[in-house]
Amino acid sequence: MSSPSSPARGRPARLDRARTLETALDLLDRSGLDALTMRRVAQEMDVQAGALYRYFATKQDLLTAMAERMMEGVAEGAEAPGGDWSERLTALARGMRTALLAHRDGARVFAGTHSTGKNVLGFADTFVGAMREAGFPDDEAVRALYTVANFTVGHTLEEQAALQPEHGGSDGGSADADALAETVSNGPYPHLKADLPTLTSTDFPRLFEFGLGLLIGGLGARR
Amino acid sequence: MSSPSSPARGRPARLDRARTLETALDLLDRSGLDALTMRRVAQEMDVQAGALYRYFATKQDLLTAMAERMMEGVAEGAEAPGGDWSERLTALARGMRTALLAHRDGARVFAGTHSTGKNVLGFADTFVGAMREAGFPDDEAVRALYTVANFTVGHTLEEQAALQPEHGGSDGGSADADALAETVSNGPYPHLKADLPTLTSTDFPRLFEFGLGLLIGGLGARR
DNA sequence: ACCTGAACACCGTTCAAGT
DNA sequence: ACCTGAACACCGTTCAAGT
Repeated sequence: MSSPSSPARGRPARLDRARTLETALDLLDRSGLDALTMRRVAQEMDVQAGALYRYFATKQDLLTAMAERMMEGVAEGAEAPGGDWSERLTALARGMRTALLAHRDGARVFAGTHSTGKNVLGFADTFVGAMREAGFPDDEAVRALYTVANFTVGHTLEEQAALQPEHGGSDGGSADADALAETVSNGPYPHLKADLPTLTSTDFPRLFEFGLGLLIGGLGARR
Repeated sequence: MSSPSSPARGRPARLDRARTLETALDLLDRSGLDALTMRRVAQEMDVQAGALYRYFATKQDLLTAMAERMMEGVAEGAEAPGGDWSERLTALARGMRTALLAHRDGARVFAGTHSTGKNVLGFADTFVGAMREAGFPDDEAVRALYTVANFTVGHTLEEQAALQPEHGGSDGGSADADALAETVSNGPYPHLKADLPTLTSTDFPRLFEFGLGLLIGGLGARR
């Protein structure tokens, strides 16, 4: 078998999976997901767009590899040797959020893919393992994994959407937040009106910790 | 002011916001978000694509209007006159999931937009109001709203991704689930391996109830 | 006022042909 | 074996011009 991954005998290949992945992640950070096209990735490497298809069958495959790459080290980084189950789960969830935040539109990339690579599955196995060792039933451990992961993706999606450059707009704040504040102020929303500061707050770490605390607290109550 | 919303004096308009919205949601259900293009929406109404821009400034605006429309009646439908706060929040979250599930790729559409329309803000106000009336602090009420909404979006995103047609593939099951089962079976994932049935389960109602239960449980403990 | 026609500047993907 | 060149079948958006 002489696949694209074997050492080149003839010309040295200008392309390979690893370099393409690196280039794509770099372009993502500089330009965002909407500007991440196969043509632009190829251009960064001085090849034609079609050449990429020797290493990734589709753009979706490239995005999946990017998501997998983002999760590198998250499972390992959350190894708290002396921690109890709640500390381990908290560390894993925080590590996931941090990993997604580390790349522009990281949550959007992750949400749009389903990697079965070692980083994502290693994360899942570590999470489920921590719960099983703490005595949780098997099916609860898996459901808790999905719940925490879905919450973390949902939260980080919002967080990165709120922190976006805004392209147009006058100054500092998010255009979405401004529109929200205006509409709430002029509309029949008594409760939201009373809580506008929290509603338009950009303290996402606190919001994440609040939600994660509810989940871990709910798990503790079940035990 | 004679905007596109005023009654036409000359030719009767073949287009308007409401009809375009209806057509777009119908096309979404039949073809999915990836096939929802301005050109195809226009084609369904026998106009040129450019004509749509008299009613929606961008495709993003159309998507936002679609998301807002999907949430119609959710706040009202969750009015449990005799219910306590936990029942009211549960009904709201279930209503949101149901509303997103009611349209193909509904969660993806919702996740990609930030409506400040009456359905979305009414939902938010009702949620926060239920918590304030139960005696929760204001900032906790808003954080709980975001947490439940983010979890619900994250969950439903996964649910709709798993239930997709799969385009190719041999029979019944999801291709993602099959790939997951194979990789886990052949890899170093002892905990996931022990829980493969739950890991590849398609019992999403149960998974949603589990996560929602954790959140409500966590809120109850805080009170 | 409302829509057409046509353009502009792009996309993902395929594949014969070159080296 | 690896990449080019060129094509295919599309996109979102704009805007002068028609009716």
